[in-house]
Amino acid sequence: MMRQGVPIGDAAKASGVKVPTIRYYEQIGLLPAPPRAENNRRHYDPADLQRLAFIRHARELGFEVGSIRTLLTLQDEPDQSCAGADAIARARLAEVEQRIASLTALKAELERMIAGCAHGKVAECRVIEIVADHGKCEHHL
Amino acid sequence: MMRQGVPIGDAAKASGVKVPTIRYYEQIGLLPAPPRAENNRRHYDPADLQRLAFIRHARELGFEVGSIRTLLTLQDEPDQSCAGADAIARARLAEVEQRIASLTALKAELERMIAGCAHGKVAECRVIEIVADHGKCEHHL
DNA sequence: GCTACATCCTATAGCCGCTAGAGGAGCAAG
DNA sequence: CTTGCTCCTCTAGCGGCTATAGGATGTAGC
Repeated sequence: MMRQGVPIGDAAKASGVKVPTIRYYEQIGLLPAPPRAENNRRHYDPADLQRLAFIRHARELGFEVGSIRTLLTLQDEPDQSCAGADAIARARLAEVEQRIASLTALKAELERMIAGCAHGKVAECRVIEIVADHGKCEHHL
Repeated sequence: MMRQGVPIGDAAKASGVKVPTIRYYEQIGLLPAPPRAENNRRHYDPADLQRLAFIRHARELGFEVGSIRTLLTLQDEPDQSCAGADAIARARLAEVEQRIASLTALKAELERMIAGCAHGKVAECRVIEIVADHGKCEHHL
């Protein structure tokens, strides 16, 4: 029995990547162009679906497309050192830590703004006041 | 002595908002178009600079342009209730908390990936492996 | 005055990672 | 045989800028 793979809609359902996004990934060369049936429709085989799942998960982890491209290339050459992958993951971790730190400072600032708001008029509103005057910020972002 | 206000470059320096960004804010109607000198150059007075500082700080706090528009409108009407501003700040706080939570899960996942990497070949690389298989994630993002 | 350079102006296009819409072909079920 | 779903391509839009081109004006030193 020869299988021709699944159409794009099923690939979307299986991978959790939306149909237009799959086509977009093909367009930017992240996903190889699959074979087409006679009616010009794309058909994806299990390997394509795996690759799609890989991309999806990598996006969820916040890797940008350039990094995913590298990771996919690495995956295709299992004998290479994984130092490249390691470096990409570490760089991403550093970004995430940085982002958490600044969001945490931001959270404190927003809480302070909200707590100070007496729910009166704009003129004495702590929220507006703090936004207006950076100097009133405790955590200099 | 009549002052005509400062040129855009000085406004940029004073506010920390870059020159093209100031023009962009004017274009999208976030900042009113300032008067022009005879040579067609923009001149900003202290009130404009304040508004610019307000916008900048609001952007730092992560408010989107639509919210800033509302905040600025509120600021212009000091007798109104500040409930609107309060709601915007609370919504932003909720977003930030959500974001911190998901980034924290992400951080744990990345750390686990990196810790598991034996720095060998791609074939047995934990980083690649986990990206490839969402099921190997502990924290389902 | 002249030259060099900085600053300003407008208008347009590009960035990222999609998402939405138009307009049309094909297929499966009732 | 119509209805409705999926598929196709192509183009444009989102947010929030940033970059580039091409030109006018202003300032400083000689």
